[in-house]
Amino acid sequence: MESISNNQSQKQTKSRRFTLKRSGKRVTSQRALILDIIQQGKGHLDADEIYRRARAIQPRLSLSTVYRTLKAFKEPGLIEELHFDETHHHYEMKSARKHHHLVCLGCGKVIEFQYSLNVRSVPEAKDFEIVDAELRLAGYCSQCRQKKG
Amino acid sequence: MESISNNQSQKQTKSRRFTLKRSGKRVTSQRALILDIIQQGKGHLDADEIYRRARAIQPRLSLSTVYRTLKAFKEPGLIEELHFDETHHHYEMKSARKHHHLVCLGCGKVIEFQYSLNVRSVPEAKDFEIVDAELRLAGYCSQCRQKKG
DNA sequence: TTCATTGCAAACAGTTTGCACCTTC
DNA sequence: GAAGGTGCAAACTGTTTGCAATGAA
Repeated sequence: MESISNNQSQKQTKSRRFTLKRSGKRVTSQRALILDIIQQGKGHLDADEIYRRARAIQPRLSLSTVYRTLKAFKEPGLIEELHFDETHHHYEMKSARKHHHLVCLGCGKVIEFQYSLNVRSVPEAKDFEIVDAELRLAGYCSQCRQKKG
Repeated sequence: MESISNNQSQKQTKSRRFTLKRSGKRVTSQRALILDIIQQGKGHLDADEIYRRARAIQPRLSLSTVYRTLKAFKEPGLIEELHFDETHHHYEMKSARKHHHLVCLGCGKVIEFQYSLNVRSVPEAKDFEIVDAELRLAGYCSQCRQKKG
């Protein structure tokens, strides 16, 4: 569990409040905290991990609040839900620079990378308003390949 | 529910048996049926839909068998599990997989398309043995955009 | 005959919901 | 003060598992 330094916390408070208000949501300590955690997590946190980290700071915060908050953040597109593996969803700030994901099927590690996609070159997407494009590469990292022999 | 014609069924029986045996699994009527259904579904079926279609033919077939079979098929890479939305996973034959997916966030419809990716141009993937590359575009189709106003 | 596979019911994990209390605006 | 947000417990959904019966090899 990484702690949130006071400096950083203060610096972020303003923009956090702004971000929350902007989406027409009330600013509560729970929401601000969860938003911070997601921000720090850089897309590699699932609901339960967010819950665990949040509880370390606000022990009475409930798991339902985490889920309700995630839902509330998803609607206005504040955060984004990623689907790596079968069971867990990961969350990341929408504003973060767009990156794609490279997943190791052996150890589950996730590496981010950039890749420029030309969505307009897809004729099937012509009638669509595209709001998201994710490229997901899956394979085995060198360590896992060695283990497999 | 689309019915499986006898012709088609007979034509497929051989390769189905071969495919199953090849992966070291016993050939049961349930497995053959589920494999057929997945084949026909072209990647747009979730476990429950596979179950519903299978039951229409073999009413005693259980949902656990569907899940166990899907797992058994995933291991040797016979089929592939796709993660479109939060709750449902879709399954498709591995060999049929030369396309990517465009998902409508409004109505959930899935459209396939081709896109040539240059995986070698991703430096982060250099040490990886890449076994899968999926591009997933998400947005709103024209009908759903109209509904939203 | 042997052992993998099945159906069933019960367990499980992740997520959602009803309700009374509390907090933001 | 009203509307919206929270915590708690209980419900729900998708998936997995233990066990006795079944059926492919």
